[in-house]
Amino acid sequence: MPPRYALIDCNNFYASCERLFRPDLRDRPVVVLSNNDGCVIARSAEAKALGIPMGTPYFKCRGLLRRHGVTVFSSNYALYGDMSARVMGVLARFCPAVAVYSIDEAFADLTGVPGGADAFSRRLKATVEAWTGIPISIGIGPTKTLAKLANRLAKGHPRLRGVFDFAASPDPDRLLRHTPIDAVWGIGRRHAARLVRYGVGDALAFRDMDPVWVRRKMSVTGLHTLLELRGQPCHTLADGPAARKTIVSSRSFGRPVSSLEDLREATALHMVRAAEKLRRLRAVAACVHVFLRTNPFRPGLPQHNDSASVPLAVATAHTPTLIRAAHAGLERIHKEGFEFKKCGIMLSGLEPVNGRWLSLLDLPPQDTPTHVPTMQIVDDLNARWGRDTVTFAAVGRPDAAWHMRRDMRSPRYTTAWTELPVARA
DNA sequence: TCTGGGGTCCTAGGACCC
DNA sequence: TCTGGGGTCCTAGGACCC
Repeated sequence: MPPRYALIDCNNFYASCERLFRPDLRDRPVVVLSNNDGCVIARSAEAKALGIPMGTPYFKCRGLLRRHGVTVFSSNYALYGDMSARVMGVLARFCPAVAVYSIDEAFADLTGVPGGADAFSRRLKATVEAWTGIPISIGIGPTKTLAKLANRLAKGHPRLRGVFDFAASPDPDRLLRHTPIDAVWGIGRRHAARLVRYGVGDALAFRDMDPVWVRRKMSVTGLHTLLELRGQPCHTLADGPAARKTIVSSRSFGRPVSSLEDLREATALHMVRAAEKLRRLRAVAACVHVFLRTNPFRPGLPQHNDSASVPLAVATAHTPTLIRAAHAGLERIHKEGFEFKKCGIMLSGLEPVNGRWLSLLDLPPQDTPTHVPTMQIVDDLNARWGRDTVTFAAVGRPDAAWHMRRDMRSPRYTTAWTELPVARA
């Protein structure tokens, strides 16, 4: 039996989350902005119909949004993350095998499900929607690439009611011919433009290209896409997110920053977040990277982009040690006289905490084993009483001017006791 | 005034070694 | 005059994904 992959994803996920606790916004245009209220990253169907493009800078479409009475939200990742976990929980409960692919998508292996993939998927869709309130679409195919393509069709044709099985089509070539090349999973803007120049404008034409040419010009990843369109699986379910190799934390500033003092605070805050994630993964990091950026949209201003890497003597998840390393790197790359727009840190050389190599001779004094319980206590307090109940002085004041803007954030309805929705009698 | 953030994989080319 | 060849490791840059 050929494999039956499903790609299950949430419709307009962030916008759908925002509407969950705002029934007054049902059937209304809603958009969600990126961090710092920078650009539009999610739109309800009604907002899409108004012609608001994905990724538009907010300041460029503010007038249009206001004219059409669009409700605008800053991003609320506490809410989206929690709703995502609920949706994924339902999928895990009913599907034989699931691989979470992103905050709003998962692949599942539906090979051999009782009653067939289509009927199973319709029941699954109804259950997710009833239990979480988040609408989803499901595409099914013999490969992940075709499941993605089927998902796109399920969304585009209301007649299909949100579920489509590519293998059920009497004329699959026609479906491929009507799929533009840049809508194929794995073909990005650059390759799409190039293929169009060669006269390859849709998925069918790409499928029938010479694999040798594709391998040479688009590397093995392009070849895999081609083969998957032919129904030959190159990606298995387990292929998804393997063991993480890096952790990044970075943000644009709410306003430009120049002083080393502010940059030290911002860097420390990024490191606090990254180290929390590191410990949640039960991992330690062997190397710290720091980077600084000026504003690329202001080429008239003096530009300075740089990064520094600081290897650690011993891989660790100890926040103060990691902050010290980041600050050492920062001092190497900071220069006076620039308006910085963004900074960030990256942790690399991740390894599981249990498999960790330890040399007693090389152990720096600040990384003695007694600090592991210290970090454990900090994490436990913050889990019990809320984020940043206990934090580090190096991060500075929470009201510092450089923090990101998010003036239109909705309440954290499902994750903060103080922000629960209130029902009136 | 105002343009997101976090990841992965692949390849080419240089450094280095024998 | 003349200046190997092959393997490995690392990094930067490109391309893609959400």
